[in-house]
Amino acid sequence: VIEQGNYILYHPAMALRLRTTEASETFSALWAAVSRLNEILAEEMYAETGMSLERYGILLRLAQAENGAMRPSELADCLPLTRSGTTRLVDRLVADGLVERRSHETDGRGFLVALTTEGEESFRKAGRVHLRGIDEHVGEPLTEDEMKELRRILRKISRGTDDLEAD
Amino acid sequence: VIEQGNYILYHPAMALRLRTTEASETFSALWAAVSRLNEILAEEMYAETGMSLERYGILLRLAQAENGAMRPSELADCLPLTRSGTTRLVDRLVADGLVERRSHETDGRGFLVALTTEGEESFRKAGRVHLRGIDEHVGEPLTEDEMKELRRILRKISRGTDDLEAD
DNA sequence: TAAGATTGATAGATCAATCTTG
DNA sequence: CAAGATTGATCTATCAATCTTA
Repeated sequence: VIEQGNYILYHPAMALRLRTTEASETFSALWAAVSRLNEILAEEMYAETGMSLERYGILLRLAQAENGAMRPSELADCLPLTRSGTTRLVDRLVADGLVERRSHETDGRGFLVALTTEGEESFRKAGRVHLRGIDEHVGEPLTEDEMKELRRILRKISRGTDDLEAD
Repeated sequence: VIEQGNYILYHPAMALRLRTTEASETFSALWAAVSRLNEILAEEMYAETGMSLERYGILLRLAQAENGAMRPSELADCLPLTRSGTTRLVDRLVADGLVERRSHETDGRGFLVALTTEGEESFRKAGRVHLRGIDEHVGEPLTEDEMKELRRILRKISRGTDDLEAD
């Protein structure tokens, strides 16, 4: 979790054999750009809504859910969070009035987590802030062709990290 | 901190005015690719060295330092960490034998943090793993031209988020 | 027994307050 | 007093163990 600068370098005093390569410079640039972008978007989000970008991401997931509700375990699967972490997260969201636990109709073992009206409103407001920030910091500096080209290149990387190695 | 998928979407049930845009799709792709890449590199690092990618990043910063040593506050400034967080981090690194505190020659208020021999060795080993992973997951899927083009596009984004707004 | 969810103990971060030295 | 570093209280995550229901 380095914020800026090179990730790999040649350091004479340590007689490192490690050198910067085309790939490592590319990775550094990728890392630095995304870290910085995220930092800016998080600052804007906090300044205008009092909400963290992480929390916005959670509300987004709930908003995306099929019937506006998810099982806690589903939420855990789509967030970088364990199940126990999710339990406590939901506790906090409930305490803040953004989310409610609904009993599950057919399976008594668990619940459904759903946005409250207040949660939906917070999400909508935050979404506008986030979208505006992205348009400003990604859309404005780039042309449409550059965005397309960027996505094309990123897809090649993503294919390379996909675990489609089965078979 | 969303791992995959779209960041912004149109959700009929909530009558959201938020829509995916060229920029938001690009941001999603960027976010997803970097998250996934990081996840893979962290797994490989942990499997082969038992070290977390975060810790590798910290050792890297120390290795980069001018005389192989930094003040804790300098370390805090180049890591996403507060000063108090740094104090505790250094405590742990010292306990693990990777780092040592040296008294500062001219300024008795503080110390210098430096890699131990063991720390240097761990760093070197981890660096090889990291560099190999980057070559495999970034270098291999892309051509040299694609890497150059990617860096060119990222620079445009970074310029857009740089706070060069002063004047 | 397996699956969903929660809880207790612990790790690592933050902020605000404090100690030490310049 | 200002700056470097640390500490205490608190927050939020993890893992392993546990409770409840299918």
